[in-house]
Amino acid sequence: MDDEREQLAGERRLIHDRLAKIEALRARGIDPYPRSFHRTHLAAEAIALLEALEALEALEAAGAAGAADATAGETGDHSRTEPVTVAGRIMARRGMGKASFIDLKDGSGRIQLFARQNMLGDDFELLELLDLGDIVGASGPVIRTRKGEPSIEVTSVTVLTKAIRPLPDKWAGLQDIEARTRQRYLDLISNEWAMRNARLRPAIVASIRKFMHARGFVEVETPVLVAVAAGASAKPFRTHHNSLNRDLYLRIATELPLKKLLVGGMEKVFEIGRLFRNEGVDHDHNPEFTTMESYEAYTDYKGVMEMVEQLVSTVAVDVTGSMTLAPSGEGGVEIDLTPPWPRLDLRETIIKETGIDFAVCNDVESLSQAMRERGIHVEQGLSWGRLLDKVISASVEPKLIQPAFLVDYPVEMSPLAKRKPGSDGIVERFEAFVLGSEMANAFSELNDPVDQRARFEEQEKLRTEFSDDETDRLDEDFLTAIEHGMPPAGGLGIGIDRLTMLIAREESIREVILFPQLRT
RNA sequence: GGCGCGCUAGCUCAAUGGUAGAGCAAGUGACUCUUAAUCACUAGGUUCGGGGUUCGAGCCCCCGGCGCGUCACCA
Repeated sequence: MDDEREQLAGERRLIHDRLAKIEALRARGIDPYPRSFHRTHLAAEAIALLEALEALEALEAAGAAGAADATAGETGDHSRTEPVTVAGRIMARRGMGKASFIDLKDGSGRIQLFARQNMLGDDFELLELLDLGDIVGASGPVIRTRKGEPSIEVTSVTVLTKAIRPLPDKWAGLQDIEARTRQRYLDLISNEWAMRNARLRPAIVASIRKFMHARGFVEVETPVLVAVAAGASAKPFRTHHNSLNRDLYLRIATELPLKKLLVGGMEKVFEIGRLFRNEGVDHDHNPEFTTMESYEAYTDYKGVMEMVEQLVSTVAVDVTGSMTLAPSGEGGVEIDLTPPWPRLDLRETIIKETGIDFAVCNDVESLSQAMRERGIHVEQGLSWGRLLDKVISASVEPKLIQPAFLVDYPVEMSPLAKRKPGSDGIVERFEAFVLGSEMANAFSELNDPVDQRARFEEQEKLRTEFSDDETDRLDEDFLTAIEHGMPPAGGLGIGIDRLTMLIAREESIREVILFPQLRT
């Protein structure tokens, strides 16, 4: 085209060519970035319009022809809807000289544009200035081509946005995992499953809200910036407030403020929100992740257990239409979410899987010894509770493929849970597992302020003793609150990212978070 | 953070230590029912960056960058 172009190579030439087309459009008095556009139909609606017309005409033809030999397949070929206007991105183009086929993609799907010179007139030349990736509008009746493809017989084309960079490979899509996350928009454009996951997640969240609202829960919002990162054991992110001149933390749980609302008389509350934990990044963990926590007065962990199995199975039916999740990949298993899920006593299950009885190995010494004997890596300086946690995650959790509840945890691992009557050292707590992954954590909430203070102080002691900066921190405001009386209640935390992974049958959290943290 | 693997054209991928290739996308031309359209031709590369070994490095070695897997920690 010109000398300047000859000097350019690769991507820069591709961009140069498209910029030149923008100039050519402007020279014709066409704005390549117009303000707005009125579309009458989505791609899927345009196709549905044609199908409805075909069905109607087939009926009429059958009625009119009576006993005449109805060439049913042929009647549809002549159906032609009223003119429609669609808009979307050009995904593919097949030029045929004085005719051209363009695949247009919008939020509802794809539709083919059938452009012919005799229908488009002078506008046909405009097609020369269009590229894959451009966003255009097109008008015309919906017809079916000879090969049976629903298509818009284009009578006018409008440039809506000219793209100056090319799309990823139209067939292979975008494969590079780094590019797929850094440039998620390209992933969404070119990989269908990426868009499927991107839509699945909000559908799940909406379904959870519907479920909770139907049960009378009120959705609330509590602070992300907190003075004390309490309510769970995890390392927090620290930040600083300038004019207050003090350090603040990003919350690691929503538990304590929600329970303050319980004290205040909000008897059924939940929050769907982002939590932040300053820990590793892998296929299962993102430093910011989303949970739904709920608190319901006058129930206990058994009530919560029933709610969890109802919630998860209801959401699955809501968004997939089925209570069973088909196997993912080869050798995968089908997951059946149908309630009720088995309740497995934690102590018995650990004994069954490892032979370790935590009621016997009830100090750091004997538990470490038992772990070493069974080849479980023992890290020095861990508290008894954290050691047992390692036993569970190493030997028990991987076995829990189909949904199951592990029930009744040692008090040492659960500073916010209420003691189980008649069982020394055991609290009313459960965790839900599917595919070896923790989905939910719940308990009968501890509302004895004296016991709660003692538990916190025990945690603080552990923290000093084991210099464990992950154990729970004492939140004096929270203690004051429950000293005013918190009703008996069942509380729940459920991981939205994990739940989405489960329902999407994805093995990486990256696939269900639009912009995940990449590993440094 | 440790260990392992990867990074080649806009995208997807090739290339015994011996002239860096293909398909798609792009450009030119042909084509009025194609759909991974087809056909002909053309152009497109600091092989992630830096250093080293070698007559010769995309490939071997060292340092760095960015990812992924795995272990540890966690949900």
